[in-house]
This record gives sequence, structure tokens and C-alpha cells, in this order.
Amino acid sequence: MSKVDQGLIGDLQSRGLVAQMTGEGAFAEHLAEQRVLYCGFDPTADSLHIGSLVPLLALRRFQLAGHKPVALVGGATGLIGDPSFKAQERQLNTPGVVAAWTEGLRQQVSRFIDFDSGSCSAEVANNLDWMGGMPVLDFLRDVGKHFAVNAMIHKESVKTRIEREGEGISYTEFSYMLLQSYDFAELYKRFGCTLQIGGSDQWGNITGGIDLVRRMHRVPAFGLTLPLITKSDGTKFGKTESGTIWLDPARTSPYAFYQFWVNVADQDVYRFLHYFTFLPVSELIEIERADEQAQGKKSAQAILAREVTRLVHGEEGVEAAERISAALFSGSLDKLTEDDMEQLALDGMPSTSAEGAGLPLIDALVVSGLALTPRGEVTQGQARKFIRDGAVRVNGEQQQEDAFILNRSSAYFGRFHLLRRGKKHFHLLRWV
RNA sequence: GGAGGGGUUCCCGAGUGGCCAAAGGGAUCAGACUGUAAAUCUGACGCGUAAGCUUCGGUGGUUCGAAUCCACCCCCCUCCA
Repeated sequence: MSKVDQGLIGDLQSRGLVAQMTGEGAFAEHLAEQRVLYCGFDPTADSLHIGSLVPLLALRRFQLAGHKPVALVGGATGLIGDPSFKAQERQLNTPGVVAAWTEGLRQQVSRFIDFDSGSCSAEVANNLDWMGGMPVLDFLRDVGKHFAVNAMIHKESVKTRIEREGEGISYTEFSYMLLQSYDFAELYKRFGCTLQIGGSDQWGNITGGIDLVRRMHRVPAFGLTLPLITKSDGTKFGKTESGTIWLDPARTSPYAFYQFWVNVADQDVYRFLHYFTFLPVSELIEIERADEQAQGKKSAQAILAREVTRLVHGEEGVEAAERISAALFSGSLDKLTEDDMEQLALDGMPSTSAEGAGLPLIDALVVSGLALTPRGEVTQGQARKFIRDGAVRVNGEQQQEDAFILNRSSAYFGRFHLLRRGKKHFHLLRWV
């Protein structure tokens, strides 16, 4: 019925989004018709972080191309723990915790795919629905029988654990692959799902599922993995000094999220535009070309930040983030209205409240956490150093007097002091 | 079980009785330059305004004085059985 975009695989490839896929020719042929695909997300925290963004957007890419996506939340698999490429056995979480996290993921995941799109309408499934009540004996007879341990222990994903002395792998985690494989088979039964996508670390689990689908249902199934996102400087993608970048706005504010993308290195930004946006490749090439011509500031980071923030936090998120960013980094703080100030805290600027008539600047830097030492501690001595170094600005004015005292009278609207340490660390002090 | 080597401030790594809060490098943070970049240069880098206080696997001891010497304990690595 609905038209299927034949250029999908080509587009994914030109974006560098294909790490591995099963039998290219047959796969492309398979996608000539509308298909059902899935990707699983295990609850390892109460929110996804940007590491899950690539697969999430990939589901959407398939949907936009005319296929039907199923987002699987791992209410069952999350109870076990995926050993793939993990160095150590994982600590099990309680069923209650996993259930709560699963529900959180269900909602997050739902924002990225369209549930009202005819035959392409998305589905969300929870594997606890079919695993939760399954008798062990049934599982061992119906599923386990299809797996050869000999083959399983040769999978690259568990190799380190099998070979490593002292660290080993429990039977529990070793079984993970069977659960994920069974998910694929079950989703075939429920939705006719014939394609699984996932991160490149999932290849072993995906091929396991493909085999199981073939054995249990005698139909061909396919798999595609997405690349691990790397940074040119070798550090881990998705982390900053202040920690993981989460998709949950309560954990990482839209402003902080936006800033993360603005700060992506030049060497990575064009690649990331391919990975994290839906802008057509031709347009991305155009952006890169324009940036090469222009001297000075690149436009790519701003485009990346705007696009990704919009995908995750919507248009309001982008507006809030851009409003704050513009005010803070243009230096024109006096353009901010009292309402804007009020809004800053709501929009994600870290803030603390102050009482009384005045507060020494040193103390303000300490309570705000701005006086952070390179080792990660907050000390008065560090506050003094920052002030002497000229790293501290109060309401936009550099302040090098370490005995300086903040008064209500010098506050914006008698209520706010905007503290800045270094180039990009801000804090709002609210007088109450 | 036997024989050796080692555990130093975030990491690597000097230091073998006072001159050691502890060389050097990395990481980190700040300043300058810039584009809220990279590279580069400068500074900081246990806590404290300071006096001073707390550090060199752990616990005791020797000494006016220990990261450095002694005893015991814990952990890691290599070789042999």
C-alpha cells in the first residue's frame, strides 16, 4: 500500500550508519517491500542517554522510508544483563527497579517514532510480556535446543569473558543471547518482524536471533548494525566533565544538551551531522563546503545542536537553549528581562538561592559549586585562585577582588546574580 | 609451596634518613590568542588567607627527624614446582 523508499540502504551507507549487515543483495531485495523491523533497548538506568540515539533515529529512518518499526523495551532482558563485550559480570537489579526503568524507557522511546502512520505505525513491546511467564522447561526444550554451545562460546562478544581467568561469565549472562534471539522469533510471530537493528556490539546477538527465526519459523531474517560512535580525540562519546548526556530533560537540561552539541569538535561535527540528523546528505555536504569557505566560526555545530535538540526536546527545548546561550555568550546580559532571569533556572541553568543581606563572593563560588578544583573538589582556596586569575565574572563584570561581597543592591532586579567561571560555566544566584 | 620484583599525590613515573607536599610527563582547570574550536604560550594543580594541617598499601617501631630504616600484615606481577 504505502510506498517504500528504495534508497534507504544507500542513504544509510552514505551517512556511515552501516557497520554490518546480512547478505547485501538479498537484504536490499527484502526491503523492496514494506517490512517490520525492531530494535531493543534494555533498562540499565531510568533514562536512555545519547548513546541510544543512533539506533532510535535509525528506527525512525526506516519508518520514514515506509517500514514499520517496533521498539522493544527489555523488561525481561534487563533482568539478566547483556554480557556482550563487557569486561565483568554485571550486578543484577531488582525486578521492581527494572520494571520502573522499563516504563521510563517505554515513554522515552515513544517520542521518536510515529504511532499514527497507517501501515507504518510504530509499536512498542516489552519482552517481559512473553518471557515473564515462560516455564523453564519449555524454554530449554523449545529455544535452548536450537543453540549449540560450541558456537556460542566462539562469539567474539563473549570471548573476553570466556578466556579471561578470574573474571568468567555466569550461566545467567551466557543465556542472554538466547533471550534476545527468542525476542526476534516472538516478534516475527506477533508482527511479522524480519529485521533487527542495533549497535555493532549486538551483532552476535542479532545473528543468533536470525538463526532462531529461521529454525523456528522457516523464514529468512535479516540484521543490520550501526557503528559505534567515536570521537577523533579518542575519548568516549557522550560524556562530559559533568557526566553522561541523558535524554531525560530532568537529568540533562535542554540547555546542557544543546551545549554538548555546540561543543563538538570540528573534526567530528560533519560526521555527527550525518549520524544524528535527518538533513539530506546533499545538504550536509553543502554545509561543510560553506564552512570551508568562510573563515571564522563554523555553522555546523549550531546546526547540529539545533537539529538534535529539536529531535529530543522539541521546538521549545531549542528555543530555551538558544535563548540562554545567546544571552550568556554574547555578553549582553542586561538585555535579559526579569522574566528571562526567572526562566533561566527553569530552562536548565544551575542555580542556588541566597538569604540575608550579602554573601562573600568566595562563599558564593563554593555553594554554587563553581569553585571546582581540577581534582573535582570544591574549595575556598580554588575560589580565591579563580578570582585572582580573572576567571570570575559577576553579572558580566570581571571581579578580581577576592574579598568582594555580593549584595542585593548589586543584583539584577534586586534578585539575581549571574556568576560565571571560565568561559562556559554559569550559575544563577537567587536572593530570596 | 619455593625464588625474585613491586605497591608514591587523578594516571604514568622519579625519589632510598632532613634541602620532600614530594622531580618529570600526561590528564585536568584557569589566563592569553580564537570560533563557547584546534594548535600554541603562560599559570595553577593535597587542604587552609595564614600559622599550620593531612599525604607516599596497612599497622606498629627505630630516630631530634622517615616516602625513605626495622617488624608484622594486605595486595599485585614474574619465574620455578
